[in-house]
Amino acid sequence: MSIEAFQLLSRGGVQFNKNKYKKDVELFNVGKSESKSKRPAQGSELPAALDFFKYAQGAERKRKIDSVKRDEGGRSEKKRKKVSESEGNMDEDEEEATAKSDTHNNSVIPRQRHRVTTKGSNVPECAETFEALRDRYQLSSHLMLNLSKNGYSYPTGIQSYGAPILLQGRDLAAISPTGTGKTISYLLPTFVSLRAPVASAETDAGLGVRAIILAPTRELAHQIYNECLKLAQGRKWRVVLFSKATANTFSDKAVRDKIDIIVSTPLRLVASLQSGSLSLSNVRHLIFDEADRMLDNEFLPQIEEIVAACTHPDVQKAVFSATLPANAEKIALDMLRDPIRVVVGLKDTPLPLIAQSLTYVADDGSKLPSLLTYFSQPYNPPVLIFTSTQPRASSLAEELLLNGISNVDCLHAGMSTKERQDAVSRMRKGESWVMVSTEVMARGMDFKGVREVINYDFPTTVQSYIHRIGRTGRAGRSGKAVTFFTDTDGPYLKSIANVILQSGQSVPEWITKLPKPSKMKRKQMGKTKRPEMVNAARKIGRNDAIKKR
DNA sequence: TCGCTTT
Repeated sequence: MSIEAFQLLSRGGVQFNKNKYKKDVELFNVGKSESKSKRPAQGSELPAALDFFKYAQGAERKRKIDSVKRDEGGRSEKKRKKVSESEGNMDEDEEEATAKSDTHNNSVIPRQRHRVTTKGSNVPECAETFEALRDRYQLSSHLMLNLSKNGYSYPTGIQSYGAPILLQGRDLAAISPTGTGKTISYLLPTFVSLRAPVASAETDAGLGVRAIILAPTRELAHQIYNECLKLAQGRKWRVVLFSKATANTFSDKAVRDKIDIIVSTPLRLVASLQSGSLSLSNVRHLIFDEADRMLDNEFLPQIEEIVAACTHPDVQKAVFSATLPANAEKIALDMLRDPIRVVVGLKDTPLPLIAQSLTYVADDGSKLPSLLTYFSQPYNPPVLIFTSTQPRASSLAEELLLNGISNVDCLHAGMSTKERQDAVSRMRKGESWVMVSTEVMARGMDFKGVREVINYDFPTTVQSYIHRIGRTGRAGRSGKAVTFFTDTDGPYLKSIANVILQSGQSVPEWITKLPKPSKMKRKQMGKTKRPEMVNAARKIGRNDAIKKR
């Protein structure tokens, strides 16, 4: 490897135009150049210093740490306000927690500090270390080993606060930013609470599945399932990723009764409930990941049906998300019993680690040229691109290919299960340089390498924005998010700009001077710029206020 | 609003 190659890589960029930068691309293919279609070497195949998927940009780092500090200052200011406004009969507790940085990269990336706020009665003390958790709640040596084996050496903020709450059998509403370890924060307590696999005959847990974990997309359910397998290693836990195929095996009662944990999407589970092949009467732990999505209008009827089917008197419920708008939070808290609410960081705010920017592209037709310009400059693969519809995702992926960009993948829910699985698998292996996808990839997906997110089409809610850009900057790494906006995106622009400002970054001044969106902003951000609609929204807002009085 | 997800 030449000095030039090192410099290219350490700058964090690989040129995209394969012909123009043929030599650079070939440098990545050392030892694999026999195959034309081979993608660049990556991960363990590269010496650490040349691994551009892991390389932290030195120059940018300092600036980001500074912005984290600034942000912390801003947070405590706001926090004081919040606390003084809180209700009297609730215990308020406010402490600093240290979030785990990526174990992969401990030497490079500083640990991120997040403020943690808890609200509720008798909040259990947080656990600073997994050892403290073990001593207090009798974690098996097995589980401890699986944690360390998989690189979990220190609990993140949500893990050290959330796990004790769940282990005390309490209901929980947890809000923690993207990429801060929410999955482990509920899976670990679940495994501890279940004590032993039902198949091991060490428990008298009764028959039938005891824990259900629900997620909005198949890909996310699959990812959660993979995390389950990491913690289950070496014991006879039966964890099932629910699908049509696994559901069919449930007609056999003997099989059905030996299941410990089911990970599923809601509709799949409801289908099995309705066919009578599954009983949830022994479920003790019910967990909703991406809770605000799960409690929206489309999923809520299914969720209600599942909750109603969990008839055991001691069922513990917990909801998790990076965003929880007021209406979703109300539904969640109504569903929970004497809940504790934990907020890590500032609610509905992206991580300061993600460098966000807005790019003006006059109209839809200007987007592709802008994107191609973007790719003609150094950038950090892999890149995740979001579009608003399935056909737009497919055609953009095609356009990029036609323009000589290689290793482009596409993923949307209109594709077959196998196509979807293949696309995720290529992404996991680092074989995709560019993935074009729809909202289906926006939530929960943890592709550790993603360095840049591009919102090719403007997100229509702040929640969507926060989740989309949260595909980068995970586990303490830095990331970059670029959002294209056109003239027609005006109504949404200010809300997104506010999110960017809230996370301690700047936006062009003229955007901050745009007129305020309607008063319904909290519920449905953006709205429309047609004045009659704004007026209508105002009217509704006023009527609601009158009703309350 | 519409499009996104879920069989």
